[in-house]
Amino acid sequence: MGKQMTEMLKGTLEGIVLAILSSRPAYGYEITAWLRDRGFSDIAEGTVYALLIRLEQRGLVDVEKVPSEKGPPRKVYSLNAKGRDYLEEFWRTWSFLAERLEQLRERRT
Amino acid sequence: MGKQMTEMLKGTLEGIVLAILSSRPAYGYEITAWLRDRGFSDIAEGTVYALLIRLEQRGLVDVEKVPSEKGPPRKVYSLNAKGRDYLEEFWRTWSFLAERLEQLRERRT
DNA sequence: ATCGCTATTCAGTGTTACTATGTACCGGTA
DNA sequence: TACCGGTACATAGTAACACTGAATAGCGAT
Repeated sequence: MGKQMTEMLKGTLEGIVLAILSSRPAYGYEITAWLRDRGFSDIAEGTVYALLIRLEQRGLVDVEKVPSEKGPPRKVYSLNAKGRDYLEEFWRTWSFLAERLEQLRERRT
Repeated sequence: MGKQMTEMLKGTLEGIVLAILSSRPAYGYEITAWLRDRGFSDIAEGTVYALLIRLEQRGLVDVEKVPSEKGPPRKVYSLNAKGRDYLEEFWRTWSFLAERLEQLRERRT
């Protein structure tokens, strides 16, 4: 992962994970694999887990421990009402930023 | 400024400033004012100055000290060849991220 | 019994933007 | 003269976040 991407993910990775959880519950390992499939080649495992713990502590997600057929039990996270509100706010913030950047790229102002 | 925006700016503010400098040389105070005009309501002065110093140290911009009619001399920054390369890389990184996020927003995958 | 895959955790590090404050130059005004 | 507001830059300390690297643990297959 390039250093630019690493810095750019700060603040957005959180939104990405919330967006994933908004469609279905998921656990850390699964989310990491999903991200890697989509081209986020080197997202560190530890990163996603740490993020999930932060989300839990802030009360944006609910957690359930589910036994796995292969390996230790999974911690399955799901978005709750507060998390959904926060995700909407995230999209607003993202839209604002994305609009300004598109303007900058096109107009060369 | 919301906390979300603060975190999201990490990594992108640098690109924004480089993009501004790609169209014309500018100095810190001017850039801060420009950003505030565009809705980045509370960008702290210190933030932009610190960023410009980092850009200079990394050799992405050239600097020229220009006397001002009103106040202390301005440090006018302009993008050099290395900075232009870096800006292009920034746009590639940004595009990648923006595409994934748009997919997430629309498809609700 | 060892390897590989699944699955989570955590201490330590580097980078970034913010806060708060300080310095300094200038013109206008009381 | 003294002071204030606008211009212009700098910096020490803080918070937040993603990464690195390592550890722990369960399971199936060789």
